[in-house]
Amino acid sequence: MTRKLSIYNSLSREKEALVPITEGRLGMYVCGPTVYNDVHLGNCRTFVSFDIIYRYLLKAGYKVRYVRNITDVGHLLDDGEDRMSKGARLDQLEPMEVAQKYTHGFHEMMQIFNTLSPSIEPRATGHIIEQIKMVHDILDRGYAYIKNGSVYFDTPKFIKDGHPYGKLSGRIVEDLLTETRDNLKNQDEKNHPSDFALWIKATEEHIMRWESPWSVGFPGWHLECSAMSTKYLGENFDIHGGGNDLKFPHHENEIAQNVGSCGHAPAKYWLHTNMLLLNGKKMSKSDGNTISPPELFSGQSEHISKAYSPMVVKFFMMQAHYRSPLDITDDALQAAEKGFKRLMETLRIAQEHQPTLPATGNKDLEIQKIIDGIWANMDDDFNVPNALSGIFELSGIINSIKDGHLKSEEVGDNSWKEMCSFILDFVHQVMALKNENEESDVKTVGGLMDLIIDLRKDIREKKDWAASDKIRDALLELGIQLKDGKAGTEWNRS
RNA sequence: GGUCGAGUGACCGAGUGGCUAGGUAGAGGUCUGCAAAACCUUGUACAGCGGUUCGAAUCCGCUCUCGACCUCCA
Repeated sequence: MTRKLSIYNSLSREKEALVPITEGRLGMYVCGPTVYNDVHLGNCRTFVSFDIIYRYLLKAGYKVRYVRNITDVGHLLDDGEDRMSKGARLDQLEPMEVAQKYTHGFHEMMQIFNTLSPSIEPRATGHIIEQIKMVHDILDRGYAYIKNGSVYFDTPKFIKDGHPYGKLSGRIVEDLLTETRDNLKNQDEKNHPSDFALWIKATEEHIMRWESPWSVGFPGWHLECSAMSTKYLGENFDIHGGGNDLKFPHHENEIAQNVGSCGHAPAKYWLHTNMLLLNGKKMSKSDGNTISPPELFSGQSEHISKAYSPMVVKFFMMQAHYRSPLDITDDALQAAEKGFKRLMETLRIAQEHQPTLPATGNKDLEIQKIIDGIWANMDDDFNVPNALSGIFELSGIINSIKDGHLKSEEVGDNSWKEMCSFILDFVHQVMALKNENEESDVKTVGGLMDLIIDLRKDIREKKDWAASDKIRDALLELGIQLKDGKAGTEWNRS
C-alpha cells in the first residue's frame, strides 16, 4: 500500500493529490549540478531537500526511479565560451578531467550530507546521440531552424501553435514575443530574442565538440535534461524537480523541447526548492556574500563565529520548508546546533533506555496522535519542519520517562517501543541525520570513562568536592561533560 | 521597468478563517553538595491602514519593506 500524498505543483501553483502515472511507481527527475566548479551550498540545500523527498516517497511505499543528471557540457558564458572549457583552461586540464574532478567533489559532498545516490546519474556528454536525435525530432515537427550550422528553437512558432510557453515561470507570452534584450549571445543568428540554442556550432578554439548533421559542435544547455529524462523515465513521467532559479529559462525550455519533439510535456508535477540566503541576501561571490560548505564545516569564514558540522547544517536546513527561502545566520546556526544535539541525545535514550512499563498508559493515545500527525505532515507536501515539531514532542516524552519526570504508568510498554522505534527510524531513515560523535574509539573511551566515574564515585562518597570537581573540570576541558544525577553519574561529549 | 513570492514574538521558523507548532535565547521553578542536563511554568507575535465576516496572522484592497526571476545560476 502506498500513502496518499499531496504535493505542491509549480505548474498549477496549487497542492495536488499525487497520483502516479503507473500505480505504485514514481519517476522523478531532478536537475543536477554543472560540474565546472566546487559545489555551491545552495546546490546542497536543493539536493538535500530532494533526498528527503526521495526517502519519504520510498517510505510511503512507492517504487521510485530517481534520476539526477550531471551536466558536463553546454553552459555558455557571457563571451560564448563553454563553461567546461573555461574551467579547463584555467586549471590547465582536459575538459573531462575538470568534469571528473568536480563530479567527484560533488559526490563527496553528497556523502557528507548523508544523501542516497540517485537510481541513475546520467551525464550530458554520454548522451550526445540522444540529444542529436531530439534536435532532429524538433526540426521534423517544425519547431526549430538551422542557422550557420547551429540549430535554434523557434519560440514564436511554438507559441503561435498554442503551446504553453511561459506557463511554468509565469511569463506572459506577449512580453516574451516583444522582448528586446540586446545583450544575448548569437543574437544576430536567432530569429527572435526568446529563441534558444539546441545545437551550437563550435568555434575553432572550442575544445568540446561532436559531429552532427548540422556542424561540428555541442548541444545547448536545457537539451540534456530533456533527452535524458525521456530516455530513462519516458516521454511522460511523474515528478520533475530543481531549484527555483531554474524555472526560467531552463525548465521552461525543457518543456518546450519535450513538447516540440514528442507533442506533450515531460512531467506531471514540478517541484521547486527555494533559495538559500546568507544574512538576508543572495549568496554572491562578487560582493563577498558567500560561504562554501568547507568554510562552514571549518569555521573559516567572516560570516560565522565557529565551525558547524555537516549534520548541524543539514538539521538547520530541515527547520525550514523546502519551498521557503532560508536565511543562514550565525545565530540561527547556533540555535540549530543545540537543537540537533538535544535530538541526538534523545535518540541515544530511545536506543538504549529500557524502562519497566505497564501494558497501557494514559499517554498512549497522545503518543499515537503525535506519530500520526508526523505522517500527516509529511504527506502534506513534505512538511519536514512541522514533522520535526512532532519529533520534539516525542523527545519530551522520552526524556521525561527516562528522567522520571513522567510516572512510568503514564506510558504503556507498546507505546514506548513504538515511539522509540518510530523516532529512530524517522530521524535516521527519512531525515537521514546521524550522530557525528560515534567514533571508532567509542568503546575504549567508554571503558575509560567507566573507570574514572567509578573512582570519582569513591571520592564523592568521601565528600572530597575539590578533587571531584577537579576531575569534572579537567574532563570538560577534554570535551567530556559529567552529569551527576540521582541514579549515578553520566557523561557525554559536550 | 516586468513577473512571481514573502513580511510571524529576542533570533530562526511552521501555521490559510475560530482549537493560536517546534527549536534557540530570556525569566521563574523541580531535581542536585554545586554545576550541567532533563522536566514544568512563562513572555509583548502575526509590517501598516482599510474592508469582508459573528469571528482573520489566515480572505480582499491599498501602502511600505524585502527577496527571487527576467542574463550563468540549485
